[in-house]
Amino acid sequence: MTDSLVRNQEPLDCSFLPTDLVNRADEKEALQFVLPDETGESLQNLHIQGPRGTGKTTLARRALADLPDRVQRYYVSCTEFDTQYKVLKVLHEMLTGEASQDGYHVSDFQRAIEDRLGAVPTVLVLDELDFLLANDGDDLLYFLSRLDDSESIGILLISTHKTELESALEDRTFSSLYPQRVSLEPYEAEHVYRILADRAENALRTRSIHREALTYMAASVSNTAFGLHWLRQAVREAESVVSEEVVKDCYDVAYDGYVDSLLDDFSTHHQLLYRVIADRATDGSITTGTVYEGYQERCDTASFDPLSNRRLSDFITHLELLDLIQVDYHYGGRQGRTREIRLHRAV
DNA sequence: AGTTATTCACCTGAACTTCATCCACGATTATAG
DNA sequence: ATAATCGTGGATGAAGTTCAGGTGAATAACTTC
Repeated sequence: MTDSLVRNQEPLDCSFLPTDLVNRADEKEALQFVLPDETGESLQNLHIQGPRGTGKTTLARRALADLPDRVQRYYVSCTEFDTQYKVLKVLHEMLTGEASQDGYHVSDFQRAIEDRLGAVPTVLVLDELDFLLANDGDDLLYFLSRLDDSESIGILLISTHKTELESALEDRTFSSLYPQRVSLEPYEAEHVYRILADRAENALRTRSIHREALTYMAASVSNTAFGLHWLRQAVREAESVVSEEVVKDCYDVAYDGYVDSLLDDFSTHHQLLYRVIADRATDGSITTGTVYEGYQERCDTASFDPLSNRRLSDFITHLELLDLIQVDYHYGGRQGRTREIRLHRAV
């Protein structure tokens, strides 16, 4: 069993927060410049942007953890809270410490939050911002940017998508938010190696992982979120030692696990949809129409009621935002216009 | 009489469907020279 | 040869429906005196 390998499970989990971040010193400094120190008052807004697995979330969480005590801090992931209403609601819950219920107006929450913010400097992180913007536009950001005491609230936006925030937001929102921008580049193999090695060292007993295993993973991965899934899976499957062999063997299982973890916040229909695409677009691309047919068949065999293609069309966009698929618009003249969907392994 | 419970009409946002319009361009057809 | 138009297969946006969950006022159903 793997119990003999693992000394401490925590460093292997995604939720683990390392004290030092590999190769992110500059970015960390940039954050500290913007966020309040012991004396600093005026808070600025910041936009962290970069591909999956480049440490955006970890960077933000580290920065939050390092804030002085008197600063309130809140972290919200917009995959789960993907509308203004949901974010305001959960924020209200965090502010008051009590569960708030549905049925209120957005404006009720807005007012309640407005009343409570301002006294104390506050930093709010909105992770996976793309989902909020795709779903609900920039109403929330507009509200946040216009808060009376925007001096004492700092907003940290995190997004994966390459599109400029400036073009995704309305002018009035962007100009009053005016976030500093920090871009994270994908990790090089040596950095991935150090990250994985650090975690392994903290988690495993000595000599329970081969250097070649780490080298192999570091060479084939730049997305550290997936890298950690992979490492964890390898540890789980290893008999006595994590060898290169074990690592290679569990790649597929680990990738499935990674996908599952991404789709966790989404509906079963998202998951069905992904499976259809994964099965049918193994080589080359597949169009929306075929995907929908496949989806209907699957629903049939699983005796689910299929959702409308309008709805699925939005779900395809979600999968794209998760970087699980790659989508190109295809204009085929008389063949009409569709999206060409292909599987995308962002590893 | 005073208190509490239930009912009602009406509100909210989320998730979904239905309907209507838009899209861009290769294929087709109409037109001019 | 060139210009105008057609039509595909879905993208996209708006409006409508249903649902869970809220409100507050009116009414019903208890207690207690």
